[in-house]
Amino acid sequence: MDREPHAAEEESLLEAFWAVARRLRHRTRVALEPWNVTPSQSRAIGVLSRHGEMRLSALAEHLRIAPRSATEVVDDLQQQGLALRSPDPADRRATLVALSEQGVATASAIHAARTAEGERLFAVLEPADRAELTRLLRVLRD
Amino acid sequence: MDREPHAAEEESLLEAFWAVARRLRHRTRVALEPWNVTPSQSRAIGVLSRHGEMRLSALAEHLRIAPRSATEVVDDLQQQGLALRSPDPADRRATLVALSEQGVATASAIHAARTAEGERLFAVLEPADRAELTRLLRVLRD
DNA sequence: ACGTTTTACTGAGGTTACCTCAACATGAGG
DNA sequence: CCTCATGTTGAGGTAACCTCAGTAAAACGT
Repeated sequence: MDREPHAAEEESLLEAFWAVARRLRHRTRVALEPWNVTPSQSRAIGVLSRHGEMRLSALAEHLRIAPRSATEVVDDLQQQGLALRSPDPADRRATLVALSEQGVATASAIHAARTAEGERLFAVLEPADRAELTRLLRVLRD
Repeated sequence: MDREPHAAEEESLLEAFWAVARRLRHRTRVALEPWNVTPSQSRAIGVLSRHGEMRLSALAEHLRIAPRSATEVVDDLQQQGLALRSPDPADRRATLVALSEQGVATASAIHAARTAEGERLFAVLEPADRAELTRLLRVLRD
């Protein structure tokens, strides 16, 4: 027997991982409520904040959604005054999307809230444990 | 300065954590494609598999969805032959839901696939590192 | 024992965030 | 310049949720 020696351990590792993910996701969602942006809007704001003005189709690629769906997300952001469309001077078929001033403010507020939630969750670990966790996760990520 | 000494570290911890979560979610989704059950069906199958036959309303609670939505999920599972409805002998208003034989088989196949994906991902770590990661995650979960 | 209230499920219809497909304008290559 | 490719959007569809109202059955109060 014991051909699969780590099964039980792996299962609880997996379980523990998802439990932490759920917890973090839940807290972050709650923390973001005051800005009432939907998750998909928040993702778009994040991309625009990190990469700056870009074509609608580029935004779609970053978000891994169809261009048509990016149109919708941008419609919503624009209606809420968080993003602006402008014609691409280099290609009159294309539309550039950028965060408005308010959009930039919202982006950093969201980013701060998200970071603070991470901070709060990970604060229960000693600094050395946090460093160790970071190391392990980076190995898994790459 | 340095009133917020861990900001950069925390951010990359958070980043690394979500990067790993994305990776795991993606792999799991791919691994589950052969069974073509949707994520919401798979969640329901998981609950029914772990807890056995239960009322529709109990299933809804476990899934944290409205009872009406559980009706739909069960409709789909039933149509695919994975679940069965039966009247609750103890209360003729209620309906009991249970996995069919095929549902049980699917449940364990899904569980195995999910576990195998975790296994594959976490296999890059030494046993000692896996144990350490488990410990850290359990602290964060509780 | 019986009317009232509560509970369990489901039909009808709405919302959100995606999708595909076709139209339209513009750009690029032979 | 004529054809083909590209960027966005209108029209319309789907999955997974929702609320609200209806029906049947149970539980309660007197």
